[in-house]
Order: sequence, then structure tokens, then C-alpha cells
Amino acid sequence: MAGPQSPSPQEPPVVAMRLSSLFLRTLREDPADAEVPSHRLLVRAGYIRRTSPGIYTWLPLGLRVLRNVERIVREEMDGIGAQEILFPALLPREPYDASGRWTDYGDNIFRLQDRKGNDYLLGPTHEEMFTLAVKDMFSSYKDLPLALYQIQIKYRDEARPRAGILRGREFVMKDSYSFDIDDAGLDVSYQAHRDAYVRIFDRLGFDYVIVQAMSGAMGGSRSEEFLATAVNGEDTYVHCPNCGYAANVEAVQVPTPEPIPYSGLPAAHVEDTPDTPTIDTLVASANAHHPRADGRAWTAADTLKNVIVMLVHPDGTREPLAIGLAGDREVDEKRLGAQVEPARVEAFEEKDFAAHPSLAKGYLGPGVLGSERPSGIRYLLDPRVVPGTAWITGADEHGRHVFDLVAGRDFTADGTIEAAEVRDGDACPSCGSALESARGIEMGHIFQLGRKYAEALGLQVLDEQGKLKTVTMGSYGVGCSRAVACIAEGNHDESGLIWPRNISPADVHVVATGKDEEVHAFAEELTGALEAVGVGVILDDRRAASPGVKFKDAELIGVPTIVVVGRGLADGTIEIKDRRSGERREVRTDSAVSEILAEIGRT
RNA sequence: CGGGGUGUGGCGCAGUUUGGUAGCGCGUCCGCUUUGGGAGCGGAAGGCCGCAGGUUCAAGUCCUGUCACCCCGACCA
Repeated sequence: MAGPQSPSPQEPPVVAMRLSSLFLRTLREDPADAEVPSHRLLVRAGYIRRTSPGIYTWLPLGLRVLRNVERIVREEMDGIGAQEILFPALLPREPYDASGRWTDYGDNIFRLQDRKGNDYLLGPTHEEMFTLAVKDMFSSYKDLPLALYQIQIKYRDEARPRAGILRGREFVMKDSYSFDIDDAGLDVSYQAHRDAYVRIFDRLGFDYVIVQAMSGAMGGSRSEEFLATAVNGEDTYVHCPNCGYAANVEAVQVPTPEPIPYSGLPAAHVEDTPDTPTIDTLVASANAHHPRADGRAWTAADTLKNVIVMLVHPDGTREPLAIGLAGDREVDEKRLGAQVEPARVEAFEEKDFAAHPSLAKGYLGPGVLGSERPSGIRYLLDPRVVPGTAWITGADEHGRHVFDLVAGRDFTADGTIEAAEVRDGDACPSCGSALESARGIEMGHIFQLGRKYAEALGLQVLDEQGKLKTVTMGSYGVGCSRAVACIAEGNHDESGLIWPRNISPADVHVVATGKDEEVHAFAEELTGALEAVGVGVILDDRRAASPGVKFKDAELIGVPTIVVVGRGLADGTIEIKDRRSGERREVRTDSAVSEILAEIGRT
């Protein structure tokens, strides 16, 4: 699937695909298991076939498209001096043990054993292998900087694969890694990759946005994602229309307000608030029985909600964690999960409350929360809960709350955490304007990995002073098979696919209608002439198929230019049709080749 | 992992309520006709009705168990 079999860019495919013999069967009806347009159409048009859940076979047309995506990626990687190699997909356990990912990846990794009972895995990404390969061969600062990449089939045992090849358990991904002696070098390597990615995604032809991201299970610092904008995307990101800031919702940093002086703030006081275990009941009770002095009504934003979750660390240990945030916001599980990775978040259950008698469910407060407090539970605050802010919060007794409890003065926590939901209208951390949210599909991810793997696997080189120095790495991925689905998502209509020219399985789809020998003879002649100048052709040379069938198939398959050889031939004309706009024009047969070349943007 | 749904020729589906010779459309094959928008007529091939038990003279249909798959959510690139 990867590199070696791919056509080189110097030799574009010039042998026409004839529908009379192409390994293709289009379907008139949508497959029952396909929901999203890309999945439906790629199966219907005969590009892919499902083999197993989340695992697909690439048929001739689909493979052409995938190869075209790979070609673009390859050209841009080569363009920044990255060198292509290819690791096995089947990998031994040891390197992943050394990095900790054998356990950190959990059930998402495909594991298997050989006949001797040795553990193996199907590679989800190859950080370890790249690191070890460099360690194996290079040992001097003079060998750096270095960038290596592969285009490889990856495996992740997704809990729920979906949407065809948009999110499968087996997928084709380009992953590359940079190796530098110092942080300055890493910055240069990172920027080179970033520039290459901009070129890749421009050439792939879909709308995308670059957002700040979390570095995820792989560790690291600077991190950006390339998201294809799509209303049905899986990832939520926010962007600022004023300054251009954009970030994955998991990575949004809430701007921290200035602390407020304590002077003049009333003292904290505990009040009876019976039957107020929820924020709504608390606000209602507070307004009814303990109205504010200034006449404004209490709102949920005046309350400090304390949520407890159970963290499950990779080694199985369970740790409760309390999060304090304004009562008008929910904890965003994705944001929380990203913060506590690689730990997993589970619910804090009744039995857990039973194990912590100091906790009064529904009336939790900072009086007992915190490592140094009676519960001993680590307590982290939303960054907006700055010193000087006053809150209504639980008094740690059933039916009682404390009012005017001031952060910093009356309570402290173990730190802050970015776990509160991000809402449209929240302040941009860069300029303070209102943020807007949108959806996208992650197509690429670049980040500064740092020394995590180099340290774990002992990748060091000698520096100018002859001293061993740990190498710093960058990691960069592009989902090639996902890109195929993503491009299909953005380029189709009711009739079928509409490929951008540079990734279409062919340049031209020639339809020969009818059974008239002259029509077929001319279609063959035209196809030969196009092949000769390097134009990729799909030729519908089926004698028995009716014109309607051929037109429908051409539209379904989605080659951007359709050439019809048929009834006009008697008058010396053929028809050139633009798949996307539907515009058609007749041209003289004697200028057919030059007209088609002009149509497809070649001269 | 929670919720919902579905397993019947290559694809899409009916049949299950009320047990009685396994059907329809598309696709495929043969013949004739047809050829500018998924053609017509005639003929044909192709199914352990997911799997395993059970009830019954008889099970696609009823009972028990089990497996698989799809969708929503959780999770994840």
C-alpha cells in the first residue's frame, strides 16, 4: 500500500481505463451501512469496498485517488528534504514498552502474538521506530538536522469506527519526524513542516483551518492541527473573527482575569439552604431567602460548582479529582480528558462518596476539597476563579451553603485546570473579542515532540564538545486515506462525486454512446491521442450499455471533465462537459485533443 | 462501555404478527429487439433465511442461548 508500488510523479498513468474491462461495479442504490456522503458515494461508485468494520479494500479507482493524495504529500515532503523510508506495520512490543505506550494506548492498539508467544502490535504511529532507527545509525550532531517520513498503513482498534474511510481502524497515514540537536533547530524543522503542510492542503483543495492543539498521548509542546472545515466534523474548534486566533476546543486557554483586591468584600457566612442539591435549586433558594444587598438577583454564575470525577491511570490506580468552576458552566469531558491524559475519566459513583465521608453530596465546598483538606482529594479551579472573586458554594453539610466565600482569602486550591466548557462569545485569549465555534475534521497534526521518545529510547548524539546530548524531535502526520474521504465530503452533488483535477482518478471520462462503429472508432482514436500526450482517460467503451447508464456512471464516478462521443459525430462534433458546473460545449473533432487539453488546463 | 436497530442470493428489501413448497427489484448469464439520460420481451444461474440448541408432523416464522453488524452517545487522529 505504501511507497514502493506508487507511480512516480515522472510517469503519470497514461494507459486508459476501459469500462468494458475495468474492475468496477457501480451500485444503483446506496449501501445500507453508509450514512455520510463520502462513504455512500465511494462505495456506490466502486472506489472502495468494506472488508471488516473500519477496514476497507481499495479498488482501482479508489487506489488512483489515494495514490494521487500520496503523490502530493510525497512531493512536498521531498521538497523540504525529508527522506522516505518504510517501517513494518507489524512491530515488536519492546520499543513500545520502553516508551510506555504499550500500556498508555490501552485497548486502542491491535496486539497479537507470534507462535512462540511473543507480543507484537500493529503500529498506530511509529515514533519509537523512527527514534530507534536514528539511534541505530547516527551518533553525531553533524548528522543533524534530519527529517524522515513514511507513508504507511496504521492500525488503531477504534472503539467505534465510523463513516467509512473517514475514520477507520486501518488507515493510510504519512508520518514524519524531525531530529535536531537543540530547540532552535526544532523550531526551524517545525516551521519547514508547517510550510509544507500549507502547500499540501492547498493542493489537496479543501477548506481548512490551522488551530492550536493539544499534543495528545504523545507528549510535547507546540502543537497545531490542520482541520478540514466540515459541518459534520468530529472536532470542535473555536476561532476569533477579530484577530484570527483559532484553537481546538481542547486546547483553548481561558484568559485569566486580574485578581480583585479583598478590601471591602463582606465576610463569608454560612446560611441554611435546605433542599438545594443542584445549582438551579440553590439559585432559587438564595434569591428567595438570602437576596443580594445590591438588589441584583443571584445567578448560576455567582455559584461555585464543585464536580468530582474519578481518574483511572494507565497502571490502574484510581484517583478522585475535584474541579471548581462557575455554576453556569459544565465540565467539558473532552477538555478534561485532554488535560488528564493519559489517565481516563470515569464517573465518581455512590460507592466513592461512601468511601469519603467528608463529602456531602450536593453541598461540596472548598472546605474539605484539596490535598491538605479533610477529603485529601486534589482540587483544581477554573482559571476564572481568581483571588478576590466571591462565591456561593457548598458548606460541606447537607442543606447549607456558604455565601461571599472569597477565593484566595477564604480558600485555596491545588492549582487550576482547563476543563470548563468553551462557549460562543467567550473571550479570545489573544485579543479578548468574542470567540465563535465551528466543526472540522482533523487532517493533519504537527507538533514539537521534544525529548520524550529520545529520552525513553536513549537517542543521544555527540555535540561539538564531544558530550552526549539528547536529540529533540518533531512529529508530523497527514491522514492520506482520510483525505480521500474528506475531499469526497466536500466535492459531490446529488448525482455523485466531483473530484478536483489533481486527485481525480483520470483527467477525462470519454463516453462513447450507441453502437455505431464510427462512434467507437473515434472514441478509441481520441483516447489513444490523449494517452500519447499523457492524459489519463476513463473510456466507456461498453457496447451494450445504454447512453443513460453511461451518463449516470460518469456522473457518479466524478471525473471533472466528461467527453461525449455520440450523435454529434455525424456533424463532425463531440461534446465536452464540465462535471461540476454541468456546462457543455460542442467542439470540432479535428480540434478535439487541443480543446480537451485546454479544458483540463494543459497546453 | 450505555442506548437504539438489523441479520433472508453480489446489492437493496419483503415475508416473521397468524408455522405449511423462500419471494421482489437491481445486478449477472443466454437469445432477440433497443441505443442521448439508470431500455423491452423471453429464458437461466445463484440462498445452511447469522450461528447453536429446543418446541412441532412441519420453523425464515415460535422459545432459549449466542455471535455479528449498523446508528447515536462515551472514547479516539
